[in-house]
Amino acid sequence: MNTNITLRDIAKALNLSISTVSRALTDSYQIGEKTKQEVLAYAKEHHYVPNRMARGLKEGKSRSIGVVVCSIDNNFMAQMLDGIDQYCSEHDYQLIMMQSKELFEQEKANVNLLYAGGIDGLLICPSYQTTDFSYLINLQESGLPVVLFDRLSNHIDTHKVAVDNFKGAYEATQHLINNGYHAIAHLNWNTQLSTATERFEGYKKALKDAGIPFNNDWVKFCDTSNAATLDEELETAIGELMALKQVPRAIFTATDLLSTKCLEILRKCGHRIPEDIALVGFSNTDLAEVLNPSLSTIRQPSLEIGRLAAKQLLSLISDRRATEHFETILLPTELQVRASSQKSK
Amino acid sequence: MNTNITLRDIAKALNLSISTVSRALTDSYQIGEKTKQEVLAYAKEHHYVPNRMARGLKEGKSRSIGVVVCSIDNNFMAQMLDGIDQYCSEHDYQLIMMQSKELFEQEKANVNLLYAGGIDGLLICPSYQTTDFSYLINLQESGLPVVLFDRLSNHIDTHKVAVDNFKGAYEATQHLINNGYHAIAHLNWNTQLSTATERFEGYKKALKDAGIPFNNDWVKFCDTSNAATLDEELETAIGELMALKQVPRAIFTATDLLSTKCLEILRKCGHRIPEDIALVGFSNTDLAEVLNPSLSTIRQPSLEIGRLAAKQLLSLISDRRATEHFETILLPTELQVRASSQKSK
DNA sequence: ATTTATTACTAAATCGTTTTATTAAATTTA
DNA sequence: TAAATTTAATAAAACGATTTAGTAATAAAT
Repeated sequence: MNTNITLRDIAKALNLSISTVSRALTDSYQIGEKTKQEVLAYAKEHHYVPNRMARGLKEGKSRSIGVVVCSIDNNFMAQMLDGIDQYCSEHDYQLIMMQSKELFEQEKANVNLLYAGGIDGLLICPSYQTTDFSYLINLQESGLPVVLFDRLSNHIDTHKVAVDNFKGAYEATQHLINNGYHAIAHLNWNTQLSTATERFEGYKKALKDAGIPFNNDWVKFCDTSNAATLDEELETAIGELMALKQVPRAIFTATDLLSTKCLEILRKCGHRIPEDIALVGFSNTDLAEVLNPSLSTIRQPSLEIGRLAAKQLLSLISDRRATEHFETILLPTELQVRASSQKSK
Repeated sequence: MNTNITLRDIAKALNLSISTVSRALTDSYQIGEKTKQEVLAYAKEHHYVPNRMARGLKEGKSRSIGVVVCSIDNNFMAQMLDGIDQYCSEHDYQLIMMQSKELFEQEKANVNLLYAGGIDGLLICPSYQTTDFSYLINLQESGLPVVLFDRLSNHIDTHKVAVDNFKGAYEATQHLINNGYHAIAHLNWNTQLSTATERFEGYKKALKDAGIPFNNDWVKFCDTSNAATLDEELETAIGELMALKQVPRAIFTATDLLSTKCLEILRKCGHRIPEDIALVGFSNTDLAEVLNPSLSTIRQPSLEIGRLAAKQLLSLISDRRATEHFETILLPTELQVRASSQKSK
């Protein structure tokens, strides 16, 4: 029911052919100055806007990009989306958003729908289930530019943008060690994605460098993708940790959700933070300062991740030859020390 | 560069005509069972997906809807978007998202871009600046279905979905009164949108019904759209409130941001909550429980708002005659009592 | 045996662009 | 003046789907 006028309408009104009008509007050298002015004037007066679908069909381009995120209902993800949207708006690209809800099948379905819909490129933050990237590689080989952000994988070769998870985790752990905590537990999620594995590695390296032996009992992997069971799972994990003969005195949590949930559960179970147990975690919540106790966090430059990911994608789209050397950009994190990790007096 | 197979490819492979293939795929009665099975099998095997642009061009529909939000980087908005996305995914509509960043001009530009892009309908949560809806009314008259969500206005006649702000505010205020607070201040934002005005009215009505005289000194309106100046503005407002000869003993905050910011600032200024001053506010943060102190909130069914708004829009799209009587749906809010509003012992 | 219905399929138009190939007229060159 | 070039336009094909209007071939009805 789009009542916009078409090239045909302009052509008829000015007694020209459709192709002349089309060319006049794109300022082609094949059209005389006088005709151009006439067409332009008429088009402006009648608010001519090219039909995106017709143009897209003809050119095989849509000037829109697909974004698949695990879940938009997540502070950190929303911040990255904000960055993506900023960059795309500035460059006149439209954003089509879909959620995988951490389900691999859903993610695949979304990507296929987007591809069929004619997106010019894809930004994706893979679901925690995703280990098989062959479906993405196929599309990539069919010519679809793909950029991974936040959660990376070695199974696909393309531009990637995230933070330096290893270093962030290293610094978080080191911060605890420097504050006198040596018995440091680690809560992570059970996925193969870089986000998780590298944070685990950073934790281990920091312990090693400080001469603290690694204790596997102190590490728990949870399924953060299922909100319904997470509370229970986390409660069990924390219960087990606190029941160990060698009870940990600090926890480093590897994700946003784990960090705040952990705080909640520790409090609910009557553990005092940081007196009984200290806490530092990856989190981008704006409320870290006003939590009880205020939460020490590793903060990620979320907006910048989004902007950069979008930038990398648009550069891939406009210059196909750029696919010769892909780069992985890792932005630095920032340790924000608050009450939850201060050495108890 | 979309290398998907087309109807033509299937037709050629099976020695059929394009129209037969098209009809077979839509399960038309005009096609024999055997042929249908063949086509279906081939299509599935070769991952046929209809070209969205071609279909859109033919049907004059894009099966995509535009969503303009003030800012995606906002818990409550992200939750509503989640609901919108859910419903649209279920009904095979794509979501094109844009942010107004609370700027009227940006909002107008976004809407025009979306319209030109061929969306089938528009979901919009107007910027706080928006008082002039004539540009939307124009598009509506050109045939674009429009649904307002969260922030409503009487200046445009269409489907609208939000919560019962009046009632929510009434209950929040009443809750404070029932808990023994009579000197209740009110923090709101300076906009003409229903969200703000109705919450103000609900606050006033609750006071009136309890026989408490309305005191204009206790009401402050802030510009929440500018994150840079908000902290300072809020600090000034709270400072003024606490310096009154008749100092309020409770505050009812009207928005998510005001609620958490207010908590932050009250704590920073050394006011004990709820001993010195109680607090209850509209907020949908998942962290209300774990704030210091835990925050009493009026919670909105954000997901449901999104789902319903999307549903109303799709019904408008599929049934144009439905534009004869528009409805406004107001969902109930839920008061969640936590520590910040408990009567001090 | 002829007409009528039904079944299973196809050709071609259409949506609104872009673009290749063509053409007619005007201008320049030889 | 005839040939070659430039200029300014146009016709028509293409993109990939849906759909209208048919067409054969078979089955049913008269």
